[in-house]
Amino acid sequence: MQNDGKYVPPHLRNQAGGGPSDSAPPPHQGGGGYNRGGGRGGYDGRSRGSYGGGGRGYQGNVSSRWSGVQDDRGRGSYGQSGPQRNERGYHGDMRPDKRLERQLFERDIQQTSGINFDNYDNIPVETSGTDVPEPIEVYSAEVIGEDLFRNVQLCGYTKPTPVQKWSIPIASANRDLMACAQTGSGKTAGFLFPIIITMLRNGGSEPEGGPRGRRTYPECLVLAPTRELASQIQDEAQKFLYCTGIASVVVYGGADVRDQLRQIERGCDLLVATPGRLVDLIERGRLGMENVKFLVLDEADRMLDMGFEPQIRRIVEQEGMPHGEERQTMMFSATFPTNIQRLAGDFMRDYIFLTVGRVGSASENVTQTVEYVEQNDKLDHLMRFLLTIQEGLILIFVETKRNCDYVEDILCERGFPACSIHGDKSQREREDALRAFKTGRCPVLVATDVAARGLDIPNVTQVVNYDLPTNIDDYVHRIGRTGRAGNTGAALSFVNEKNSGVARDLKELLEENGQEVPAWLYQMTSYGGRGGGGGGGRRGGRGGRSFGSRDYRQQGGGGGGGGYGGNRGGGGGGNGGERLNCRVVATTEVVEDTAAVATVVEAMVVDIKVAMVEVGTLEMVLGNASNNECVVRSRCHDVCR
DNA sequence: AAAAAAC
Repeated sequence: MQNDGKYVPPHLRNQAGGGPSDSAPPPHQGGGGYNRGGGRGGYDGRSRGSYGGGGRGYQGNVSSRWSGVQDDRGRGSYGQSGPQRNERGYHGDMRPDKRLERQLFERDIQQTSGINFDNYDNIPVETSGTDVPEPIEVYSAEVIGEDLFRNVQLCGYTKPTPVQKWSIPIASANRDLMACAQTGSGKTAGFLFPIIITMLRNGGSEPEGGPRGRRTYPECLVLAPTRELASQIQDEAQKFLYCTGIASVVVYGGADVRDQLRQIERGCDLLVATPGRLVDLIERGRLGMENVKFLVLDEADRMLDMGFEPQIRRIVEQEGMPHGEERQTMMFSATFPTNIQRLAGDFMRDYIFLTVGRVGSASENVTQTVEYVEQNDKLDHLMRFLLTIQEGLILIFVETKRNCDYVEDILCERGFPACSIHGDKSQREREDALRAFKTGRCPVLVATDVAARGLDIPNVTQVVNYDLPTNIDDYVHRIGRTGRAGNTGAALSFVNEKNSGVARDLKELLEENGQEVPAWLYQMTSYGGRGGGGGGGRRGGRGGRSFGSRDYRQQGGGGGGGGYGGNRGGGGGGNGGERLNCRVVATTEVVEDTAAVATVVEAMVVDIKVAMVEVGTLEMVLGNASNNECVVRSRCHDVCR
């Protein structure tokens, strides 16, 4: 028997499109025919006339049969170890499977029919960067390839969304991309399509130097900050990859690792993952990053924040992942704070920045209201409000896991059909809750920020910020769970003195979105907020934008003498100054994360030796820069204990 | 100060 001696459990033999030929395909036939999926001939789909014809098996000499069609596919030497590759050099199935097809696509047809595609044409789009390719206008086999086009049709997509119009030609031109786009804008397809197109064009290959151990080497890695989001991306990927021969696998924590290992071992060309489990599997020697040619960070601003950044850095910089021209990197998020953009630059090469408005921007589609509610009145207020909502799904955000359980309990007790989701629940409970919510069996979901980002749940008509987030970007993500795809949505936020920290940003956002701002909110913001005496430097660089963020590289290359205070973006001026390898010893600035420290330090290295930083009036002294080491000293340590 | 992410 073949299969490199690996044991294949009975229930996996002859599976999904494997057909009889799958259980034991000879690893090499003729001069290298890779026909694990064995069934169909035809590399490029041109021969697809009779689909589903029961697998016309060109078992014989595949390579000579099609040698005229495709000749550079067989590069590298496959099959020394690891699972079989198919004729495209990948590990997925290429044979149609009607049952799988129904399973993948049928639900979609109902969903997409609600989208108001006419709105798409009014979406504002901005790009910056060098040599930005022209957008595409339509989907056709010529533009996106026959296989992908077929799947796009099965999905019911009639034309590209704005982000797709731009991201497809940009990424197809092998350019790195940083994109601001909301959930519901079609961003998953926006990054997966060009990757799939390129992968099919080039064919699969072994990592440089050949495989080692039992490792599997995905060519594409998509990282996401929550398990549910990873799972959602995988669901999309499987639709787009149907019959392409590219195999995708998702791995995340809280789920059976043996199951995931089994799937990886069967072959994994495109991997969707959360960082923790990925690192785990790398440590176990079961996944290798050496062959990653496409890297995607979804919800990139979260992936690069303080909690995640070290893991991301490790995965991207310390596990042998190719860099520079060898790898293409894309980052997507609805919000892109300046400091995160700077950090992101470490992983990108001459990237293009793309900003796309929402399908019916937040201002048009989501009505945002704020109410002043004292802490103790929140529950009563919530329940009274819920009684006024007659239909649609209601998503309630709270600050803590504990409160999440509590609010759920009380609501259930009072007869509201509520369930809840947060990170202390088992994965099973999380999935069950989400499913109950999605299906409407349980139309009220109480959630922590685990549900704030990226989740695409149709029919959420109402978001309630029971507790306001501390960060305005999180607010933007949260309200993005509603008002999706042409439907209208509403967001209600409970605000009180506890929220004075975000009050100002909230007020500005409401103004930008043309929403009503109550008088008490103006009042809350008119005294410079709480905290550090006389403080109140506004952080971040979302200057008067009506949607998304702006490419920080455009914020003026540090014009004469500036360089401190207000305009952090100006300091480095992007590619301007020399970058030093800095180590921060201590800082007194009121920073929220390491990214902010790095930002400050970078600005200082480029510009000046002594800087006054925008938040507060703390002194920072730069020393020993010549030694490639930057030491930031300070006197008071009120924040960085 | 909290949340998320591995066992």
